[in-house]
Amino acid sequence: MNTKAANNLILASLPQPIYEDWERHFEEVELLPEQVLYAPGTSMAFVYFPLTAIVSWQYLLENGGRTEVAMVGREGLVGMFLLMSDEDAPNQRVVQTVGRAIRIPLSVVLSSFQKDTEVHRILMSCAQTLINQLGQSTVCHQQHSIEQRLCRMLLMILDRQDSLHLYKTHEALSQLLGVRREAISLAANKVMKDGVINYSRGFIEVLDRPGLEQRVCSCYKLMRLKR
Amino acid sequence: MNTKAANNLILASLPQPIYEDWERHFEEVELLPEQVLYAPGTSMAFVYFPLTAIVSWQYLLENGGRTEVAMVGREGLVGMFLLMSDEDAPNQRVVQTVGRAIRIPLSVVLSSFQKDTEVHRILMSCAQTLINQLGQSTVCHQQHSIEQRLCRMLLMILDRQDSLHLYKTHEALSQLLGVRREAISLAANKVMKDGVINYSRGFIEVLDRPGLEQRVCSCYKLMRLKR
DNA sequence: GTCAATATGTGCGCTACCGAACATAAATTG
DNA sequence: CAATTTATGTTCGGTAGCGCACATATTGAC
Repeated sequence: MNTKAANNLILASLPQPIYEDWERHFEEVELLPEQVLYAPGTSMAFVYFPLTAIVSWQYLLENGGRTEVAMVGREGLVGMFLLMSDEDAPNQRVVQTVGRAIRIPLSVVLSSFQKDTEVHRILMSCAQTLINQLGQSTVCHQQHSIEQRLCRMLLMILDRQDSLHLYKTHEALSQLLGVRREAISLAANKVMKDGVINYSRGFIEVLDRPGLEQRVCSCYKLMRLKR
Repeated sequence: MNTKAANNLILASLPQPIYEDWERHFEEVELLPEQVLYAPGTSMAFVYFPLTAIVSWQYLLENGGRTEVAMVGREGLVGMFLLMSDEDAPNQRVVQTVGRAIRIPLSVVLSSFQKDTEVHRILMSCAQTLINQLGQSTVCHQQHSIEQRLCRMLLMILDRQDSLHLYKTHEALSQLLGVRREAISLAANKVMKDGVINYSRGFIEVLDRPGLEQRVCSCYKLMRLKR
């Protein structure tokens, strides 16, 4: 199969000829934490296909905080909105978890997207997934407790990596959920006391994944990747 | 210009030949309140272009309530997700404000969407607008008061109709915002006492639109239709 | 080893919103 | 016109999360 990039589900599912066409433009890059791939008012020349990195789609809040409304890892691509229209979006794409990604010039992807039915189908399905994530985010933010949302966040990250270890401070998590750092400390402590996770100074270890799944709200499975 | 359907901005901006092609399939329908155009697990054979109706994209909550995450009126179309993929979505499209719409068989629109560059561009831009609305919804639900969100809802409805009169009970509004009916009564009463709106038993009259715009959160202008 | 920076724990008062119960008033039905 | 339904007002106790202040603990720099 499409070996080199098989870790990215989109690249892995491309028709062979398209893959070969794109492959000539592959550039594997390391995405650094907090690196901004796209911000309002800027242009973006590449589409990113995460291999191990996770990129977050986030909005800036009036109080200076941020909130993640969707997350993209190896199951998708970053830059979907570039393919859809050339309009500016009032939100940004920030690297949430360090890792590698393959980037391809926008023009290459755009061209296939417009010409090839199968590529179009694949990418549209990916956009659909994103849209579902966005909608469910709204519901989740309004309805569920910080503890539930924290568990959802952890599970969604686990689904996009191979390890059970996360490198995230409470501060970082609070920015993703759009809440106070103290609120995360409280929730995380509760979950740790039950032996589900363990953490210390930015290093989180998931000890009991089923325990997490028991605590999470139903949004998790509704936002889940189908595989 | 494309006269008959000029009230729908998408139809009005179609290239002439496409418009003429679609026109043969036009069917003007009256959309009734609470009518469900799409629900999970069902299929949908038409794409709807609202003329005066407003359709809401809503999620069902665990407690039996609902929440609107996006709204589509004469600026857009209902059924975008059908064009994007054939996957099921865990949410529904419900008529929020009675009115007319033009419906066209899915196959007709889909065919143009796939073959015509300009149609593709127009519809993708429309999807982009929808995505922005969804993302901003998340922020708004989490950050802003019920009063602010109520004002936003009223303004967004006004933007999609010609009159300053709304037919909505507090109960109906509470379902759109995903909050309690009492909370709406409280917020609405406050806004009415300041002379910005007037209401009685399901009939709301906007007396002072600038007053509304003053009370609304910044999400309003970020979700605003560009014209 | 000392000092500073960073990460986490804890307490406190405050507010927005919830859920429920109930009151009132207008419209609709008979 | 009486009875019922529907829409809105009001109160009350409870709770989740906020903003702030400050304590503590671990790490890294020099």
